Amino acid sequence: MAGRPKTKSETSAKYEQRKLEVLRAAARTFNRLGFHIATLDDVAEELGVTKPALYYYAKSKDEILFACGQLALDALQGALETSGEEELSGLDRLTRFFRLYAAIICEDFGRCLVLSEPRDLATRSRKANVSGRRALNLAVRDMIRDGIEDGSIRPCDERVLAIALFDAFNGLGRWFDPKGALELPAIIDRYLDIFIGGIAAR
Amino acid sequence: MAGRPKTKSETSAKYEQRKLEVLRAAARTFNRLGFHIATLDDVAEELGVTKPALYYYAKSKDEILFACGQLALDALQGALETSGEEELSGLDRLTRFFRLYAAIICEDFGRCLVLSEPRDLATRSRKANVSGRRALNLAVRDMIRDGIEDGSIRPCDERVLAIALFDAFNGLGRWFDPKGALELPAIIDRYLDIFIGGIAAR
DNA sequence: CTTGTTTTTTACTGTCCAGTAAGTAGAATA
DNA sequence: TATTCTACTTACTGGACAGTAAAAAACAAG
Repeated sequence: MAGRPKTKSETSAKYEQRKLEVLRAAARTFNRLGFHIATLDDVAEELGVTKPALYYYAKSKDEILFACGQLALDALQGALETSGEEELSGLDRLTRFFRLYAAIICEDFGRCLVLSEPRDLATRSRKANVSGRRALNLAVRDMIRDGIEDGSIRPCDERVLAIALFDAFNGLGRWFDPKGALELPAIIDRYLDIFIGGIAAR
Repeated sequence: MAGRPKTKSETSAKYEQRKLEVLRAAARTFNRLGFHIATLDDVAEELGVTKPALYYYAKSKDEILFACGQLALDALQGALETSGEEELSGLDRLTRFFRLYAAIICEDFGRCLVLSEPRDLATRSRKANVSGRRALNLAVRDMIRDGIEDGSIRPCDERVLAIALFDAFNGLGRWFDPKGALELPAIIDRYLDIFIGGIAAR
């Protein structure tokens, strides 16, 4: 009947695919208008359907926002594993990670993650979201600590550095425009250059 | 009658003082709950009055948000003038400015400025707000350019550096907690240290 | 082509909240 | 002590929007 409960464990691939389209339309709409200003009618319009159709794939606006953020967090978790694999210095791993981070954050779901605040979510979703964010933060702190130990990173307060990096790169998700003058890789290079080398002349 | 139009040019000092209390209560409430989630009833409660009392001092929620941001922008404009006065290197002026910037951004109105997005404002207010922000951005770019010319700052893309600095320091307004482990001046020192010296070991 | 299932529609409800109308307690002024 | 302004209050309105109910398409499968 409702199609959603679907106790038949394997929800069809088609359903999952369509759900992803729904979430992407939602993310784009939230990013364009802001989560609170965007209505589900706006989201539906972006996708070319009417509002109630969305409720076939999610049961609240909150759940949609959460799912979008979760997709981004999953991608970032993947980036974390990718950058940690090889035997690199802490600084190199940090650099690799933030390259991937920047790329993800400039995609639909990544932007949605950084543009939304945990407090926009209901209690349950919020907890999961915050713990995902915290995991990333801790992993980055670890990289920094490793880098300080292996001598690739100048001794510093790893909490503060981690936050500064995240805040600076998150900003990218706010203002980066694919149609702007600078290509994303060029911007990333400059960001990393600023952080790695510092701004003071030698 | 309405008390507000007050064609008698000089609005009483008492009125202006109370208006500031209203705006401060609004800023604190917006910062605590988020602008869209916070209702004017919440703001009124924070101040210990009822909602319509607020309309004695402002004619819309939008105007309140705008006024809060404007107070912060005025303070920041002042900081800009303060840091530009003396004959210092570009790097020193930049450093001085971001010290002041951080302090302002961690106050009620400053936090309100960075936590609110221009798109939350109505067209007219938004234009004024954006132009205020842009003026700051341009002034900082100038400092950077001066610093590069006078040899205190390593050559770099001044637009990108300005954005990275603003984004990183704006983050401060989001997470800084006066009751946290680190005092604000200590955090500012570490931020500046990271940016000035870079994170790579020598 | 008929029966069942998936997907989406039209039409509606309930609530929340910005903003308004009208009146009132208290202070200042005459 | 009447009058006028200031600074609010109580009581309300209108519209927007998340979410629901029920029916209708669209699509399969026998």
